Amino acid sequence: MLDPKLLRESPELVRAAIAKKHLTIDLDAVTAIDSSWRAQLTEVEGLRSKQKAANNEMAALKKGSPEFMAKVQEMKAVSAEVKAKEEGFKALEEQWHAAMLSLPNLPHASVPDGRTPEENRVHATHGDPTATSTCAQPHWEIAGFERLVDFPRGAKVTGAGFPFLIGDGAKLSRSLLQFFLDEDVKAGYTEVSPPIFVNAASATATGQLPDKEGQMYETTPDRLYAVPTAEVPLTNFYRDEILDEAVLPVCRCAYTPCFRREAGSYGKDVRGLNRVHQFDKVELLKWVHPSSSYEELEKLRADAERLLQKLELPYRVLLMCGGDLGFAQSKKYDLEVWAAGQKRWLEVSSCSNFESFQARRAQIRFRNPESGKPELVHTLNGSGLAVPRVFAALLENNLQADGRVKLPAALVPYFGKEYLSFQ
RNA sequence: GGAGAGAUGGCCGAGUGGUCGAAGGCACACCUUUGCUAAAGGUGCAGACCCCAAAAGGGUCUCGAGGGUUCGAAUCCCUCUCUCUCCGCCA
Repeated sequence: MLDPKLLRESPELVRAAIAKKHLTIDLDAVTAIDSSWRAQLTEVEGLRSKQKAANNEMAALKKGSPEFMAKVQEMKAVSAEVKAKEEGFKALEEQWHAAMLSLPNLPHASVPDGRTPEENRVHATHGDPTATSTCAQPHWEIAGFERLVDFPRGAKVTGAGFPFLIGDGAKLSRSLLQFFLDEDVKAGYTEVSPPIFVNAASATATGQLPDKEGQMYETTPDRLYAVPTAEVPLTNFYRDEILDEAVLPVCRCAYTPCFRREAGSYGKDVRGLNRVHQFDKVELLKWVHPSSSYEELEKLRADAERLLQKLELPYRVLLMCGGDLGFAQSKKYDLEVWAAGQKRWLEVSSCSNFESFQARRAQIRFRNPESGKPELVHTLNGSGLAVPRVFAALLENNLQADGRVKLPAALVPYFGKEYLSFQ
């Protein structure tokens, strides 16, 4: 959510943001709702003020006296008027709120123009995609793959996109998680194990509700949502709280399984492990002072990149253009790992600065020691990292002629052996 | 799952229909005074929103959440959420 004052004082900034993100929003309509909301608010508050003044007078009068009874009669009319006005005002206020939520966050000046994913800027490329294994093939075609990752039985037991991981498959997944968490903790993040179901208030604060309701699994009868990412419970940890300035930045990491319905996905995107309904991910999250959020974004990105470097996987860093940035983000980098078998890049992390956009919605603030006033923190997050696509890239890039997969040295202590076998 | 008790400001806690955004205490900040590592006194100290060009100032809302009764609700009624105690069940 944007600061409503920004809309009033600098509507041209909001207009420019909408244009840069290539969204279609009737800003004039939003402005109109805002002014009538304010006009009605003033009116309703005036009436209430009248009521209050009368109350104080009546408190001094003798109960049941003629003056008192006259006042009661007089105020009955005012009371009815307030009730009538408030009804309309409440409806308008809901509209106002919805209109405010429809405005996107402002993109940072460094965000390149562009409409489509093709116009994202390649910020950096690490490693040589062409140097990877000559016998690379898409992971789902590797002989014996189904012995490690069983889709058909997952479909029988749960549904499409809920594979079983077995043997070395399960172990590789677990090794990656352990490796990620250890590295993240070394980088200064405090590990958290959060609830993996959240209530509607939390899902609303981080923006999954109301727009992306169809992307989450919802439980009956308690109306809890399976988390689509640890970002949701992690960010909501401090919802409605005022932090000490001295504790900033707060850096945390968390492993959770992530659940996504992925309604509307199709084709090559969903082959094998590229897109599944349940996957494991370690998320990095920071609550920072507004003055340092872009510095912190670079650090966050470097922290996520280091994981890929230690795994010796070729990857590239994309700086997302305005049109592909996302509604709530001010600036976003995607990390994409090279999958030699599919000969394509797979997104394994998305590192974003939300500035105060999420914090306003979630009311996460810190107290400015100079003014004594609460101010909104900036929030950032990024994956560090998502397991299945890293899993896929390791299989595809490191497949040997003998049909085994050689694991990177950094992972060997976690996996316990140098080679993964499909037997 | 059953029975009962409760939810008030950073914390503790008073307040059962009116002048209560809320006594008192603690904590915190500043000031004064006295002075052997502290005491006493004073002042301030919740958040959000609106009006105002801004400052000053003014107004409204918030006593777990939502709704209701009433001229008027922290206080009465209803629903929900959470916490605690006891019983039951169970990793």
